[in-house]
Amino acid sequence: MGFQKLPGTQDFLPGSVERWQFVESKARDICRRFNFREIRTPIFESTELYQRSVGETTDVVEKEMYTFTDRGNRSVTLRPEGTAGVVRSFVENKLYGEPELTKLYYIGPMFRYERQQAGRYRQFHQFGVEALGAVDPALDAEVIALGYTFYTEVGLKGVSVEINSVGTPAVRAAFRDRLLEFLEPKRELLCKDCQSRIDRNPLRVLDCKVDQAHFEGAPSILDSLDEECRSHFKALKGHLMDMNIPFTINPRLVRGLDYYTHTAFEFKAEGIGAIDTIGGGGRYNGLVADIGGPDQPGVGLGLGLERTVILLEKQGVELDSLNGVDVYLVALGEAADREVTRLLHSLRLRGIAAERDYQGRKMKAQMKSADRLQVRFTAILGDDELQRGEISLKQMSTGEQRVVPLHELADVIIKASITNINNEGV
RNA sequence: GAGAUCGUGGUGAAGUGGAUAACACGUCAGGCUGUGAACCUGAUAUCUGCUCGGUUCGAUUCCGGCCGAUCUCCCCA
Repeated sequence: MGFQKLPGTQDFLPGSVERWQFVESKARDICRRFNFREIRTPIFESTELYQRSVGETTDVVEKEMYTFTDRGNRSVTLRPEGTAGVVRSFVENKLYGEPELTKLYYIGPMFRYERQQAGRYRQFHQFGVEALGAVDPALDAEVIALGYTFYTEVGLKGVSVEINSVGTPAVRAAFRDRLLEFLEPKRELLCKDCQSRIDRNPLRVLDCKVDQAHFEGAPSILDSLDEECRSHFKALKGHLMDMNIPFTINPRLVRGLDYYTHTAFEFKAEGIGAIDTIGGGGRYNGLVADIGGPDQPGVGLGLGLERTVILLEKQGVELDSLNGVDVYLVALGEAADREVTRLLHSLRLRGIAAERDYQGRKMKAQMKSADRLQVRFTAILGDDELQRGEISLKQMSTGEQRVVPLHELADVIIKASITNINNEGV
């Protein structure tokens, strides 16, 4: 029977991994242009870090973390999200002391123990950015713009941006009271989930999909904002409009992590079963201080790469053709075989992708392999060519064949590739 | 944590309470003794998720359990 991968994990095999490489390289390129620099933090951190930052009572911490005790008797947790580790590193390495704003990005696996569903895995991957050290709403807007640009340039259609302000902790507490006043009398009328949500997370009740009718006239957090929150949110909207980033305001938008203040946003798209959120983020002005750093503000986002890739495939977004193998070397006979070993390596050193047969197969089988690999050229070396110091070079697309001196093989192939590229460009 | 559906070869899959488990693709070999994509011929399953239990003379096929997949609720990426 052998072994099988654990539930919620995936193998990314050649043939589909190229899509991931494309998405990741796009992410890196966009970060370069937005001047975010990569940070790589550990896959696991102390359990307490996540409890403190994500929030003790969040679902993530309460029931989704991969937590275990290591041999040194420490409680460690596989990271369920990226912000906590980055902020920890920001504090530990005193990056706040640097002259410039800290703008970081990461790409990597995250872990959450949940039942599998369309677009949800236990090991999943996120691309995220964190901008630390400024409260300017222009920075919130930049982070949203970065995410939107990522989806656009990767080729995704139908991505919408929803924004909200969740205020400061004080604003939120006051709103929570107002909301409870509104909800309590209706408690019995609400669906089962909402009845339990009233106690766990009342802000979430308004997001109920079962019956929205009860919520008419419900207080909006946007009406509860204080002056500072209000002007921050207003400025954010202005900056987004200045950049032509389309967005809608969703006053019921609530994120699942406790650390957000002011700005909260989500990227949504249809097509992954019941799930529509493909990325999200927000501002977290108290988080750095909460985990023992200076009182530095921050804003960031996390985008789900599985969900991005699934949608790209669903939408039939084509990948640029990959450059595979340039030339396949066919050897006939023992002497030729040794020469092919030498040739193969010299071609590779010259930057040419080259392959050969390793199973002593006949010429016909070798040609089939070459065809399968979709090589541009096949170079055939037999005893007679070898004696003359030449090799037969066949262009697979046309079937044309010519004889070239062994020592010129690399140059001929390189030259052909260049003219080929030029021709395609026309 | 709760629920629904499903589980046959490298892949897509058909089918039956019992005799060689269809078909297609793929792969390999040959037709073409030094030349690929077409065509023809042939070959190609530790036997149907489980060193699980039950019904049966007999189970891949029926029932239960376990495991896994897909999907839904909750929550999220």
